[in-house]
Amino acid sequence: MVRMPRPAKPLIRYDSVIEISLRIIDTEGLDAFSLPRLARELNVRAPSLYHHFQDKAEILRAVARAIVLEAKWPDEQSVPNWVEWFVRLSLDFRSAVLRHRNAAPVLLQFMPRDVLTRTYDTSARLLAELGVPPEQRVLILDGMDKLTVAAAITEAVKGPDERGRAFANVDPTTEPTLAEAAELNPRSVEDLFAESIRCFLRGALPYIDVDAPAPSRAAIAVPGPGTSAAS
Amino acid sequence: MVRMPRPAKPLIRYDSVIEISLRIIDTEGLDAFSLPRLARELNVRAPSLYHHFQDKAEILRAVARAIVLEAKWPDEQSVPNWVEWFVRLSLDFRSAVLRHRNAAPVLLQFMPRDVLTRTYDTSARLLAELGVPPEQRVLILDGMDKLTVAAAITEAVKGPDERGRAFANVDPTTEPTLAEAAELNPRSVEDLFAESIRCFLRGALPYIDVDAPAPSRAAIAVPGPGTSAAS
DNA sequence: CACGCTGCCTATTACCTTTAGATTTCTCGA
DNA sequence: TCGAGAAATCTAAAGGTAATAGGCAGCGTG
Repeated sequence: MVRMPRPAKPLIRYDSVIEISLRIIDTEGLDAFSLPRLARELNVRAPSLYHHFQDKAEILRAVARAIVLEAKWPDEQSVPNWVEWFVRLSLDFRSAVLRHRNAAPVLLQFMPRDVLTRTYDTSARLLAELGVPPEQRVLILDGMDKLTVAAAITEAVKGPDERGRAFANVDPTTEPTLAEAAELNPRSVEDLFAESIRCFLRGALPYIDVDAPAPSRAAIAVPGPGTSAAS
Repeated sequence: MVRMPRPAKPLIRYDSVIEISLRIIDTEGLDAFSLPRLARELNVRAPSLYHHFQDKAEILRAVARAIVLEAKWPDEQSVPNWVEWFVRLSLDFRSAVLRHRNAAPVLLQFMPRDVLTRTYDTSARLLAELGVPPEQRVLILDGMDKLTVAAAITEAVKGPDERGRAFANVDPTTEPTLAEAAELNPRSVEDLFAESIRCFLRGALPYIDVDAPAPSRAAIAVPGPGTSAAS
């Protein structure tokens, strides 16, 4: 059974390519991901991929997008206030990134800003609802972005030895004070992440009531393309 | 004049290799950096490099270290209080990273944690001096680490179009609220960075006097290897 | 029914990293 | 002073990668 130059049904589907690419990166590492390796999985030769993608970068761009799109949108009912809503948003994003540690360099290079931008637009409306002055809003959004995106990516590249606690494998003989602090730290890395976001928001918005609920999505939703925006 | 297999004076010096590698990465980009390209600069063939380095990764590791070591140690006299000392520390690190934007992926993969660790040990002593409870110290150090290291690296990979202001190239038609916020933001990206650190520290340590001076280095210095530590 | 488009193929180019083994010069101890 | 071994380079080559060029079979539409 020889494979023909032109098969009855196409062998390469866009979505399968991305899905399989991500699986290879997850299970075998980023270095193992090559076009021949990917083509093998599709029962196809490497050059055939160029009929569907301009180059390897285009595939990786789509992979990065798929990872970010995995992040769920937190439900406003499930959190007690707006601070915890932001915390949950960041934790969900972080989870999506950490589910695909090997892809961290790909995310660094091809982070789909437009996907994030939609989330930040909603966040900007939330801040407006809360009464944050306009000239302060970017400070919050940009700070959250730094803490979340950047920290998730750098956390993802950590080796297996330093994943458990913060500042593991610090030498107590050369850095005694730091080692002692690490010893006395009660929080897991995930708790540290969540708490640092709370700290940032507290410090940036001391005049906003911490117990205010997160405005419902309906309240901050912008009219969709189907609805008449000019009323 | 043919070059001999074993020259009178070695042609490859460790420090020059790192220096030239960094220059190639800076001026021609990370993709242009290859062993043949590097060897050409040294008037040498690529395999000769394997006599001095185990593999390409070892060179890149050294390059990452060189970049981080460029970060200066801020002078305690030059800042009014401990908060600004931390801010200055972060800004200096950020500057060193941004001086070598093209090397950002290298830094992500080969960040020399041991170099940072020494700084964090000193920071841990500073926190102790300030009266920060032991179980809170890692929260501060880890949060600063996230904000600084992670944000510097992700800032470095930004394209030339999005460097000037935060949330540049946001489409005002699809994300009007975010675009408006970006429009009304008075701060430069560097100011945003500094301010986000201040916010984090304020939020994390509300009970510490913001105007307390940064303890002098002498006060928080640990006895060096030359001094008798057991007194 | 034929012609053009689609989707795969093979072949090839031009790189890359890394290893093997040869070759020459330097150093150091007898 | 000499000779042995180590040091620092070389050439050659293996094996892998991204990407391009051009061929060829099936499908559908005029």
